[in-house]
Amino acid sequence: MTKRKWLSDREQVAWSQLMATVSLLDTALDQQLQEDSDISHATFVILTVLSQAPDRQLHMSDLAALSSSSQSRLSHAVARLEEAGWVTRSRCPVNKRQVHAQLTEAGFAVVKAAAPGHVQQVRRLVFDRLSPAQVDQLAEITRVLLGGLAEAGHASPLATAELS
Amino acid sequence: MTKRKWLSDREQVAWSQLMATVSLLDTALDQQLQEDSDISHATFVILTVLSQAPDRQLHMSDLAALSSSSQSRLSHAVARLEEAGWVTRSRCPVNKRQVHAQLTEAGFAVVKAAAPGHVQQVRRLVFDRLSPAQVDQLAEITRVLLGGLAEAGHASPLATAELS
DNA sequence: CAAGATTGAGATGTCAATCTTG
DNA sequence: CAAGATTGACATCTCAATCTTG
Repeated sequence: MTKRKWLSDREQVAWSQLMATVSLLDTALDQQLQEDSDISHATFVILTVLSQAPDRQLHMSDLAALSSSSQSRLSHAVARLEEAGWVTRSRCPVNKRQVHAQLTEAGFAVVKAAAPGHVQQVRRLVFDRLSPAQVDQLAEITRVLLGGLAEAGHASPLATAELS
Repeated sequence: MTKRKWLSDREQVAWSQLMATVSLLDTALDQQLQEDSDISHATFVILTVLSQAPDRQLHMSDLAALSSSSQSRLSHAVARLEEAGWVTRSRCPVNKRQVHAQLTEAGFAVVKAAAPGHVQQVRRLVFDRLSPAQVDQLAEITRVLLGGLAEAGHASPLATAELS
């Protein structure tokens, strides 16, 4: 036991529960996607973001930001996705420093097939359990936290809105 | 764009913000601990849980549950902590199938030194930004979700309370 | 055999160094 | 040199197989 109290009782409860929830939820989402579609949650996120972009393509750095990933991590991940034939990469003709990541038809088929099961899992584990008021509370809380994270130098496209 | 709507607008906002928040927050916590104390967040959690247990020791499976880790992951992690001299392992005399993980003095010193900076980071990024009402809302939301996760077979000691 | 825990191989993530283009 | 991205070395996690004890 620590002598001094760093967080109030309620804060401690909220914090430990949040950490546990996040950890278990992440595992649950990963398992469902792995079992039903044989892809990781990280892969699903990348493919989904790409599938929702205009022409299903994005610059690597935008894709990284939108999927909350570091550039390095994304680069490794996309290399694997390219290997699988789900994404192709090519230097941007306008600015040759940038690279376009383009979702292939095969890649799109994968997201399309995986999405329903994933959403069902999200519904079952999260939104079916929360009242409309709680959904709004959660949205507001995360909005505030994203703002704080952005201020602290941990950027988020969801906090600042636009992409280049 | 997906044709059919799987989540309502507000749900989608809450969901994408939650995913982004969790990801950025995790990175921020890891960085602070890594820079100031040269340990990962995962390591910090394990050492903290141990430091709060009676006699600063726990069976491996209890430690795994309390730190939201799989047994395998914990086993690898504790092996590294043992290497560092922060934890020792020994077969439980009562039931020789179980293993006691015991925090060493050196290990305790590490948590003690790392805790203030970590708590300050949690305060700065989370609780300083939320109203008391929001803290309660967050606690209630995560409590509900933990219950749902437990029902779905993703156990949590925080949902079911006691440890063996 | 079941429970508790560990192990090794392979997948994935991090960090620092590097490469290319503007 | 700065920006965008990649690479390689190394750390960590996952999954399945294994080991030990009851």
